[in-house]
Amino acid sequence: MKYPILYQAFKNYINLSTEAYLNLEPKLVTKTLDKNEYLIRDGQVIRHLPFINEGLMANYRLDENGGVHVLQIRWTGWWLGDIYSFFAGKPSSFNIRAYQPTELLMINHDTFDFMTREYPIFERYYRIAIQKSYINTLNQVFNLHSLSAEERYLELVQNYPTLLDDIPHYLIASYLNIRPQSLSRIRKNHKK
Amino acid sequence: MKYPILYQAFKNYINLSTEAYLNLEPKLVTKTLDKNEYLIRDGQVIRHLPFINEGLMANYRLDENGGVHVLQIRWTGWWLGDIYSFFAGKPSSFNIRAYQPTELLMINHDTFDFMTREYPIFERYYRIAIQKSYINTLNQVFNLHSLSAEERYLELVQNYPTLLDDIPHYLIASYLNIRPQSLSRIRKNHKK
DNA sequence: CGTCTATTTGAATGTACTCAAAAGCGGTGG
DNA sequence: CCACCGCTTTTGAGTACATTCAAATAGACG
Repeated sequence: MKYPILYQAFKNYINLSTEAYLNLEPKLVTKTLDKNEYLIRDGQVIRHLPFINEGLMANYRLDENGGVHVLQIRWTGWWLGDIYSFFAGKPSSFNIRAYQPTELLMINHDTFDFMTREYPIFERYYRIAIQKSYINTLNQVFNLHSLSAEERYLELVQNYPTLLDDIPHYLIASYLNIRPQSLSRIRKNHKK
Repeated sequence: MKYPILYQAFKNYINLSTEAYLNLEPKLVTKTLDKNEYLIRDGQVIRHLPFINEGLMANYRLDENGGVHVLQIRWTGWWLGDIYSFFAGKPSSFNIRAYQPTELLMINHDTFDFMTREYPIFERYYRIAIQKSYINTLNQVFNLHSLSAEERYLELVQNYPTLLDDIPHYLIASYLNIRPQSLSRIRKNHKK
């Protein structure tokens, strides 16, 4: 077993046989990204489902003025791709980028079809994994509705205290939907 | 075939046999809701996956001050429940309410298990349906990040021109994350 | 050490808010 | 049929949170 983190990710949601996992493993495509390297840029079609075996990534979209809007930040043990682009075969609207040196394990269409055909339990795995992302995103909407900029910041540092050490603050600011200047001022208020 | 809208919803995403559908149909639980009636209130566990066969519903969450935050508005042909509560068996944090007379077709746990066991293609259907909701919700986050109150309003009326006639404006305002007063002022600017 | 980028600080501004009250609308009963 | 009541929407005035613009400081990297 070469990738225990991925195996564990499956086991967290489904009862997967070792055999099924071991039949999948040789089909995985590995990819390493340097810090700041892109996995995809908007307009490209993503051909894989990327699992972060090690590292830190984020995606962002550009608005019509070219402004950057970070929507998701993910690290070791999570998936970060664009399931719309992958499943529809359409160009992605996201830029997806590593912000720390990253190793990905990627599943392409053939492998996805193989997995779900031979072991239908994988279909359930993806249903649950996507469901989890969906619930997270709904919480993100609720936070944007119900929390002030300062409260969103505090919620983030509460849940991910080390994140501010791992990626530039202006990306955190974008993720929180505030300006870097405001983030700086908020942080000033919270250290004494 | 009693519920062609539901049948079509399945067919939109998967290649479903008529037989599979017809075996499901008698197991559906129907429920009608009057205008303004609740399907569930927060704190309750939802025991079904509710499909809107006819009508209009929305969900909302309360913040710590009791403020209402509408997160989703759905009508005929869509699902609106709480998959977290349903699958985890935990109390929901949502209030889900009909805003027009509504007829629901509901799938309970036994039926869900039956469907996915006898016809594994249903597992794929739910993966795709949840994926769709997830993508919508990501777009919602992006809109909150990148659009002004006025732009969010315009985007909504563009996509759903009749919505303002179907539910109170203060719910639309909540969904857009603006105050009813602001919605009123925005609307004033856009009629002449 | 020097350059480039990120973060911080200051001052002025603006978008959407709160508070307050009036007007509009719909249903009910006299 | 009209009058009244409760709720929703509109309007007005003042306010606040986070913004923009601008510039200084700090930090990272070659």
